[in-house]
Amino acid sequence: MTNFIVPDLKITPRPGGYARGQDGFEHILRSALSLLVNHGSAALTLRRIAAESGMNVGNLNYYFRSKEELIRELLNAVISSYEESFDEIIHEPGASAEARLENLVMLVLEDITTKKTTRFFPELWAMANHDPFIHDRMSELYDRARVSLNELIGEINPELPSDQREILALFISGSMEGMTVFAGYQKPWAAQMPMLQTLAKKSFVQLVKSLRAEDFKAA
Amino acid sequence: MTNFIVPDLKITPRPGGYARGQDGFEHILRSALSLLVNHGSAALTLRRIAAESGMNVGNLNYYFRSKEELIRELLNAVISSYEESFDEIIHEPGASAEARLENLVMLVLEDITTKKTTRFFPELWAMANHDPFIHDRMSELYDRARVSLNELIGEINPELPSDQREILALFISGSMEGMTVFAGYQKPWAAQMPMLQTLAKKSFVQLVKSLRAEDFKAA
DNA sequence: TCCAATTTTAGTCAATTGTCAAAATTAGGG
DNA sequence: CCCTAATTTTGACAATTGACTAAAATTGGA
Repeated sequence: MTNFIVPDLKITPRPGGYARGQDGFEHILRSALSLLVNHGSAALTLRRIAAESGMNVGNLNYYFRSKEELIRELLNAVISSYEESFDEIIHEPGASAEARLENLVMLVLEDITTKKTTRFFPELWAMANHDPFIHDRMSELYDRARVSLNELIGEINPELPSDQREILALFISGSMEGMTVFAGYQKPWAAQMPMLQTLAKKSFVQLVKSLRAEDFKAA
Repeated sequence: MTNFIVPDLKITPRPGGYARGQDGFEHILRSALSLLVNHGSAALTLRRIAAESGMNVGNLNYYFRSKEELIRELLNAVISSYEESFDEIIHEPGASAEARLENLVMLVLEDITTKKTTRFFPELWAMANHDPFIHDRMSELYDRARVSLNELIGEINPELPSDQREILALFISGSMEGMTVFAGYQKPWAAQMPMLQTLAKKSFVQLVKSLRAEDFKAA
């Protein structure tokens, strides 16, 4: 059984430098993440990041050429971690396609109850509307998630044409993301997440199994 | 057949004053909305709102005591419009519960393809995490939407215990909101929204009809 | 010990923020 | 058409904040 926890950041070690430098780099990103989560994107200024990390403003500029680069690195570290987790679940050896689909649902919905995810992703959705880099990096993440879902759906219901599999993957992915707003960290329905997970698994699996090509024609 | 369009703002007329004043009030809110939609919450400053509405900064303070009050009024005008639309659909005379549920799904998903909704709501979700007023007013909206869903579910599947109806209403509502991120205005899947609507209607109706109390026990 | 890596100090410079008081203009009932 | 209340403009305050930089000081570790 997989552990269903997505690490906050996945940072690729930078070449050269001391261990202290590696720590500093990571520490800055964690501070920025913490600010975004606890105080929103308006709080994401170099001054506040420096204060939060107990460092000096000048030092941020030693690690990152600009504020934009810092944010890019942060986004990348968060998203890379998700991509890795998804891959692990999707390719779990010896598990049936249906079991892996259920595991993916569990992972995503579990993660949504996390403070980081509940707060961070809505910020990203908003930012993506006005920042091309964030928009593209988010699209990449969701594309990969859908490709994985697609494979599983294909294994479970091979009859379904590929374009309809895509719509179904989209529907499942979007449904899960939507729970963030209602059943995320400290949201009124957070306590009901286990029930939601059960319901989601049942609903999605049934949908994938029972769907026929004709079902997509509007009534 | 209802028209499935939610007006941008519903403004309760203020007592006294000239017609010009009423227009000015509404014009300011529209400008603020437009800024938020096109440039994000960071652009929501009194000066930019004044510029956008072709007015003077001082005049904003004549209509609104403070920036905070302006934002409250804006949020209220947007949300009130939704509440009215929901009520109309839910209580459409002569339509079966199933038809009204399908109409509600159509309304919400149709609205999601709107530029206003696609851009405004993610901003609100993010802001709600750090602004108690926005949080509360949003909760109110979603609570009312769920109460309505709940009634319809009860009519369609009376066997289902009330607490499980609530979870189901939550799941349906959240699923629809999640589509904002993927199939909203100018999103890559916007063109597939008609298919998504068909799929959502089928999936939700089937779920409501077929669900039994035992289904909520975890596997 | 010594050099490269990291951190601090101490700033620049420009731009912006919400709010307000008072004067100027306009609306529209009488 | 006049007069009062409603609306709009003017012009400013006072304070804060933004990203970024150069050079000096400190530290890591081979």
